[in-house]
Amino acid sequence: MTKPPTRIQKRNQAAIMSAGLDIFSQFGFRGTTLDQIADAAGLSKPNLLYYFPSKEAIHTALLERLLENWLDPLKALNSGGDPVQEIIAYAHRKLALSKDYPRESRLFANEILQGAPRIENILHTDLKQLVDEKAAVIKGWADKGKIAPVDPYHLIFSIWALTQHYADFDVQVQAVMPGSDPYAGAATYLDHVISRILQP
Amino acid sequence: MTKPPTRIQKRNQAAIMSAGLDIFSQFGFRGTTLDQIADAAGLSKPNLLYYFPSKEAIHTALLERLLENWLDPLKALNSGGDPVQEIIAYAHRKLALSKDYPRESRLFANEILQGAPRIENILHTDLKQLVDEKAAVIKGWADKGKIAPVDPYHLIFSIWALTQHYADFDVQVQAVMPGSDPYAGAATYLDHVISRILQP
Amino acid sequence: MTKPPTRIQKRNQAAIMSAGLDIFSQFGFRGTTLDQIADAAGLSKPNLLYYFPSKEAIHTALLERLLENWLDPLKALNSGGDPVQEIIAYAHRKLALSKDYPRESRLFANEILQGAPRIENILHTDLKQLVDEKAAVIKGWADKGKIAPVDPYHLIFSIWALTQHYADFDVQVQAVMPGSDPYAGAATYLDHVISRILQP
Amino acid sequence: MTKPPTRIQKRNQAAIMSAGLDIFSQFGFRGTTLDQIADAAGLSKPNLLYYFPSKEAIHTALLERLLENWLDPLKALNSGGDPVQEIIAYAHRKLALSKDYPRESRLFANEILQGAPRIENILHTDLKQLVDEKAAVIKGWADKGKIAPVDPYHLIFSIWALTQHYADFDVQVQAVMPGSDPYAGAATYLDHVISRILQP
DNA sequence: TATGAATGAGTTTTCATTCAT
DNA sequence: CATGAATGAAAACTCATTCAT
Repeated sequence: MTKPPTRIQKRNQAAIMSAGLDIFSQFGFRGTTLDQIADAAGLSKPNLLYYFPSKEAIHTALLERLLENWLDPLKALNSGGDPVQEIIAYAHRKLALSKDYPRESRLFANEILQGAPRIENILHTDLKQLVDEKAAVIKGWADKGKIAPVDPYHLIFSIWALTQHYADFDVQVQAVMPGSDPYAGAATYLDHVISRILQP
Repeated sequence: MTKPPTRIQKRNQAAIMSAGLDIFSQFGFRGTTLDQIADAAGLSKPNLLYYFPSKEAIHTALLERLLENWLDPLKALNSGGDPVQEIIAYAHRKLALSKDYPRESRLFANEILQGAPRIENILHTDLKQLVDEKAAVIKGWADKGKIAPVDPYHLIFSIWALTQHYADFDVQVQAVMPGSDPYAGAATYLDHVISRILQP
Repeated sequence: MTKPPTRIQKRNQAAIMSAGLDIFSQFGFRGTTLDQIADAAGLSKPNLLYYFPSKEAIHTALLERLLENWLDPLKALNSGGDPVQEIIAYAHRKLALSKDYPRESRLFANEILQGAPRIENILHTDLKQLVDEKAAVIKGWADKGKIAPVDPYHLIFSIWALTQHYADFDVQVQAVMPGSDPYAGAATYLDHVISRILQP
Repeated sequence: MTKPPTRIQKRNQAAIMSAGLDIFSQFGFRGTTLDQIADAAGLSKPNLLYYFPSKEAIHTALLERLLENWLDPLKALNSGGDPVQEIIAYAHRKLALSKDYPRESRLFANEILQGAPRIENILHTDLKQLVDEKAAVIKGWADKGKIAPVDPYHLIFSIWALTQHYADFDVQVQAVMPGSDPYAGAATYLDHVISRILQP
């Protein structure tokens, strides 16, 4: 009985998601007002609530969409591939995520900063399980001497930190390196860093 | 005629600062209410406003106190010291800041995520100037072949990212590595990373 | 040029009336929403307003339909009949109204509780006139010694109270006598009560 | 640690309770607005919410206070007393309640009409238990031939109906008997009715 | 007829701040 | 110093009604 969304529905839902992403990623859940989102989406507040039943619903939808792809770069780490190449490729996929979806990264950062009330259980289940699995792969590589004997958890943390920093702390990066696209330099630097870390 | 603060004044101001730090660092400026701070400080709301004229004032005081020491680790980078040792020592000072002052780190992260409305000019002046200066030092070391020829700006960013991550994304780190103190492992890993990055 | 209502029109108008009766009788005018009525009637809100121009219109239509028959039991009180039999028969007609049209009874009760804003004038005209007339009849019977010398107004009130109670306070009756049909016992009891009251 | 209420607190809480009783008893829960209550209490809306945390809380407080005394008249029915006198006295206590607390009676009526969502469980526990107990007493009297063999449950319902009617349907009573105090006549009539009903 | 889309006017509640004591 | 009392402005959400198709 659920009808397919019409064109207008699609357009407005997309506008709300984009506007919500803009505002939520900047001000966090409680710091965001429906007025801001409605303004940014070009809709009246009641009309906005015609498409999403509540502020919470918009935020939840955004977090869910975010989480659909958030772990993909790590999932794609292939235990059968060349260790160094695999990890470098992973770091680049993660950096691309920061470059192409910086608002999503900041939304995630906001959620974590606030204690992750809405995704706590995902962190403890899906995320932990995936990291454990991939950490085991990396540890296997290290045990075989294919990469340097680093702690695989901290290696993964470092890739998260190094790549997400460019999205989350964008304002600071821009202040220090005004007018430049930092992602080109970041990619080169990342290559250097990861390969050096891993060199057996 | 301004009288020196009494013991009670000092105690209450400190309580407010600590409570404000707790809440602001978690929920951001707009997501924080005076009620929360007053509760956490064990004061009534009007009494709280007796010590600070407004919500903004508490936040400002916290940011100012934060900025007093925030750049110290980088300032201490000594152009006359051993390049690798200096940079590693800097990274360790920064990591210690994350460990000892995680709330301050999150307050800073919140401010940056929100577009740094209150410290934008500091980023463009003090911070940029300091980074430019230290980047020049590092570049000098690289030009002389004392360290690997890395982009000094991205090197500094990476040290920020690697160290602040443990404070800012603490919830996520705890979810992935439950029950452990991640800072010990982080220090070891950091040694490895920085020394590898810099090896000429 | 006004066309006669089609089958669909009739069906939908009836559905709206029934749904409106359900909700209005439970929540009162202001406590009822068009959404509730539209849901219960299986129509969309705009379609509902195609049949009735406003919420008020539905409520008015219901009250009007209610009032068409509300006074019939009393009107049928025949001054030429046997006094006791006439009054007992009246009470039974009233009890049947409660049993067969409990929602209408509750709609009326709601209206009265709210100060009867919409039917105040009917109370003061039609109702008062009818009650005065029938009270005179009853008084005549009492004066002639055909029934006990009771105040005819309070007698009429008591018949209203005794019979409407089973519809209006249904929830309470069901709570006290769970699982039973109270109307059978009520009828027997009513016979006893009215005949005892009236015995000369 | 709970402090005793100050004079202002007492005054304002009482004003809110009285104003809430006025409005809730007339319009029901959903039909009542805080604006109405605040106006009637002579307070601003936020100040009203300073004393009661929500609209629901005011309503709950009123219902609770109501229920404190609502069952007292029936509780006082003494199995050791003279049957007819006891039941007549009970009816008079109940009528006095209607006379002295008509708004409370209408609040209760509203709650029942709406399906008793907030006191349903009290109806099924406290009320049912009390009625069962007193019905047993009355049945004992009937079995011994001290009163007529009436159904004790319907007897109790009839006393409720006969007495509450004057409070709940006050507008209608006033319309039919304008300018009079109906309670005097009601008391006389009630004497007549109950004694006749019970005559063995 | 029917419905998806839209909204102005409310309604409940929150919150930073002020006032009086 | 401290707090109970009070409030204007705003925020989240509701709802009867209108519009366009």
